[in-house]
Amino acid sequence: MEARIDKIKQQLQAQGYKLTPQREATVFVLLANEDDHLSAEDVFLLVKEKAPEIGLATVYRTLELLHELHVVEKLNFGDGVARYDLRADNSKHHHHHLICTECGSVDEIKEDWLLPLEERLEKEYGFAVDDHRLDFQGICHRCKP
Amino acid sequence: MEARIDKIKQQLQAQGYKLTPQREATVFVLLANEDDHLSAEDVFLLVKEKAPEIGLATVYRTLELLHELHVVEKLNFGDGVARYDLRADNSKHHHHHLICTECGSVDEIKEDWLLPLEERLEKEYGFAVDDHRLDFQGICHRCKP
DNA sequence: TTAATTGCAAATGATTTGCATTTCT
DNA sequence: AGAAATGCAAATCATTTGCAATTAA
Repeated sequence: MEARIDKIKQQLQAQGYKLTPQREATVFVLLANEDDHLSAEDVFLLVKEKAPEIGLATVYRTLELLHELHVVEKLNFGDGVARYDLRADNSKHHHHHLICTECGSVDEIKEDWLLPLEERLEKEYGFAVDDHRLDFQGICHRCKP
Repeated sequence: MEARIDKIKQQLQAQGYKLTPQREATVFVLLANEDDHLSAEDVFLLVKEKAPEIGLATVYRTLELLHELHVVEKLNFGDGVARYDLRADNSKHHHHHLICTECGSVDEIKEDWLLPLEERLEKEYGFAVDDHRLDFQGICHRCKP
């Protein structure tokens, strides 16, 4: 965990960005809630607990910055807010998501199931894939009868 | 084309919704631009050409209604506006999208490549899939060197 | 020192809603 | 007739931006 934080800090500094307490607190919150898909507002409230003086605009700016640095994914599940998800350390691709229409939970599949499809895409459509997004809607194992 | 319109009309009426000229014009525009991914504003402007008295709120309400009836997909490509895409006649699933990061084009793959994955999901994760969404980002054949 | 960053408040832009009026069925 | 649908304007809500004050490097 320390290592992850340090790495992200380094990425910020390597690009010439300052490491402010607000940014540090935001990264910390993201790391501590890695399995959730927090909205900017969610992050704001969590950061506020430790650093009450932070402003919502700063959170938006920080999340946008981390998104540009490819540290977080920015996702939209259609509920009107953007959600932010820490990118896995190793993989360059998005997670796949299992969205339960019963309880609203969002689980993740960390494996990459799409490599064969991407090769086919390249051959049949001449499309060079950089990234992808795969979400499933349905009923999760917890809600099933 | 006539058949598609009639079918959609029937779906509306079957659920007890009225078939107003505004709804008809909106469906017509969607059908005539099936390969695009129009925003509500786009649809509004196109409908306005034939039916100038229509209001933007009505377009939003109609698109929402068609979405509930599963006649159109509502998509969000992360540019801040919802986009609407007529659902294929036969398939119950979303199209797959090829989003070019160079020219911004959005192409569609009409085949469903995910059935094998969905079976695996059911077995390994206990997740019962109703629908899915698969988008690829990359460079399209037109922009490739 | 000094360019980057922050917090706040105001601005923006997409979408939604209240309501009086009109229109399908 | 009567419920459903419309157009307009006002309201809402997420996100962005201008700016003067602060702060990390």
